[in-house]
Amino acid sequence: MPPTTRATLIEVANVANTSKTSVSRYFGPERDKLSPALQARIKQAADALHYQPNLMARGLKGGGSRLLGMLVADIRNPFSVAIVHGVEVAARKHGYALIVCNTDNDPDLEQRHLASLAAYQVEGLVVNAAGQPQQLLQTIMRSGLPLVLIDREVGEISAPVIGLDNALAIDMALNHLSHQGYRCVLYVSEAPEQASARQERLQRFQQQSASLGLDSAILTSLEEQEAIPALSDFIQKNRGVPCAVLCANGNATLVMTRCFQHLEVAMGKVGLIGIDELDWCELVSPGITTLAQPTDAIGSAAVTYLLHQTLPSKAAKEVQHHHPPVLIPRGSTQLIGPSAHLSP
Amino acid sequence: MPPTTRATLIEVANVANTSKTSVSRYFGPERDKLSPALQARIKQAADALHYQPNLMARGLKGGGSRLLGMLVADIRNPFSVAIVHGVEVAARKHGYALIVCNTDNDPDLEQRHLASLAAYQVEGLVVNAAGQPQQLLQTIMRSGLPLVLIDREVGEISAPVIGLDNALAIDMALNHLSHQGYRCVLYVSEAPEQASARQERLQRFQQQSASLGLDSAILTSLEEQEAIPALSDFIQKNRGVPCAVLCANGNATLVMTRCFQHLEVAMGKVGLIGIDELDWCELVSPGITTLAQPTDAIGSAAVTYLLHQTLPSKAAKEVQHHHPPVLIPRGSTQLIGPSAHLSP
DNA sequence: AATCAAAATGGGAACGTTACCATTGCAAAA
DNA sequence: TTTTGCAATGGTAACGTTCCCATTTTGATT
Repeated sequence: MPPTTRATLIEVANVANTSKTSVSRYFGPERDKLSPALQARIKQAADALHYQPNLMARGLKGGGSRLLGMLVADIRNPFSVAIVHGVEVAARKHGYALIVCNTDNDPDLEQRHLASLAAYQVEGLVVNAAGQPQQLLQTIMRSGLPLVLIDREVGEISAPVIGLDNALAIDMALNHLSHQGYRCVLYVSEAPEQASARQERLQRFQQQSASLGLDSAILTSLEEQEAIPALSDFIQKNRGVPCAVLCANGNATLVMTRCFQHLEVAMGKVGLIGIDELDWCELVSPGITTLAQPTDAIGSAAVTYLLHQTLPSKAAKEVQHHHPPVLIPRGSTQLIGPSAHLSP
Repeated sequence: MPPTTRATLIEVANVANTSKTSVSRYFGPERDKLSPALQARIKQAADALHYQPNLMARGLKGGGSRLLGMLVADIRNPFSVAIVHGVEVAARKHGYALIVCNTDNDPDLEQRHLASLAAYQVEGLVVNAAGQPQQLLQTIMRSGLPLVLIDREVGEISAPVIGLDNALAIDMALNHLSHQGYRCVLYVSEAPEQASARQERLQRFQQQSASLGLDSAILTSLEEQEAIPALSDFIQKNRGVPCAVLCANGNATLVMTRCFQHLEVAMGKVGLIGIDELDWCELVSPGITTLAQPTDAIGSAAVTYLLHQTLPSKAAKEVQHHHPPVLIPRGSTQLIGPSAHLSP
């Protein structure tokens, strides 16, 4: 049986009858400085011993840890998961592994995780923040660790924010609704003070619904006690006009779906469109129209930015920060029945 | 501004006017061997310098990397995410961080990830396998790296499998259905050859449905072309008898939900119960009854096992391998309407 | 053939930590 | 007093790698 201990660089060097430096070169970026003969010898020895470079040792000496860290506010949120997936794929493509820390929306945990990631010498940090750990992030940035925020700004932190093109998303939603014949729109969002993305969306909605000549209303609470009467009122007030609801994120879509069911409002007759694609959206009949976030693109952009940050190249400047959503039209924005002014 | 470089043990020692050994002790498990005075001095110095031990260096010297690795077949699968969450929480509780690798069901990626996790010197490995990377896992086990499998066995690997108590889950489902008045059950599962958990569930179903005196049928394909006629036939054949469908996992539940909608079968009138709780299950009216897997308990058990494995204690033997599900009853198993044999 | 530059290789020293052993101080036992 | 023993501390050598610089080999130029 093979010894329980892992082979080291030196052992490979001995077997290959060369020096550790050469073996190190073979596994690093300078492989082609080695003669073909030596390369062959080393390869053979390494294979025979099942050699795997020890990344801890490499990380120690300055070769970098080849680790990226990611902080996620709520790993059970499908949007977060999708982003994690995107980041992980992109990281791997660049030869990096990813340590994912879930903060369960706990600012205290957030702090501890951040510290621990730093202790692991991660070479970059992707943060999808729950709280506003400004101070800690400030410290981290100052320490020279590349940092990217996903989806939302954190206080005055001057790190780039990568995420959805919020203005475009709102525009696409309103255009779609308008094109489908809806004439007044209720905008539903969680409290917008908390997150910059929410603010951007809300602001754009106010601006664009006006300029498209749509009647509009706004609801910024997802409590069912408030949401149900709000939806009911909205429909009452605009009786005779085709109405639609625009949900600012997956949570809002979920709550509104419940409200529709509770009030027995037919989807489509009253339109429903949401930002964020969730797997149940096509299940709730007749299917809920969504704007899917391009999470893989966002993850990839985040990683690209981080890695080009270390050696400051122009590539960092070329990373796209605002990514366009994808419209997935379904039955919930199919204006049906005798209500539209287009019918009979 | 503070220097961009992180403080080291030696710098702390200098500031505290002591030796690195003492500082090392302070941050290790031997803190109480230090006099209160020295402890205070070190604490002060460390705070002032924002000292954080470098885990790479610690890992190198033999103190262990304090890293756990996890291999996930499909990170976008909500069950996997829930497990990841459970493992992460448990790992943190023990002072470990978690590197999550998603294999996207790609056996090749699986191999590379496994190698890379080994390179990071993880101290334990949690595997939710997609393929059957027996050979690699065999090698890894032989190398002495503690290993736990989640949910399904991998070939002949002698690592413990931690997951749902499949027999109990089937029993609970059948008891619930039977108690609600259903008298015949269609069992829906993906191809059971692939995974041991599926086999266990199927086998128990066959056994228990018989012993409860329930009529039964089995469908082991999730292709809609097959599933729709299968469901339709099942209902036809048992006309007049209260029928129910038992889905072996979340995927099956999803497909069956579509079939119900496609055939316009009323949920409840025909029962529907699924293993795995998904967030849309309460949304599809009248709500789908599920058996939720105790994912946090499973994750926690996995970590406990791994960590007690290194120093072989009896605690490892006490880790629970089969965890009971939680029944979440909803409308889909509420036998209603004029169909039952109780009605006119 | 002699010279020189370039390419290929090798030998140490670092990286930040912990493990091991040596030293110190000081109170209790002889 | 002299020893003994233990607690508290410090120094040095690893750990497995990469980096820097020295050395050897090669091949082209005079």
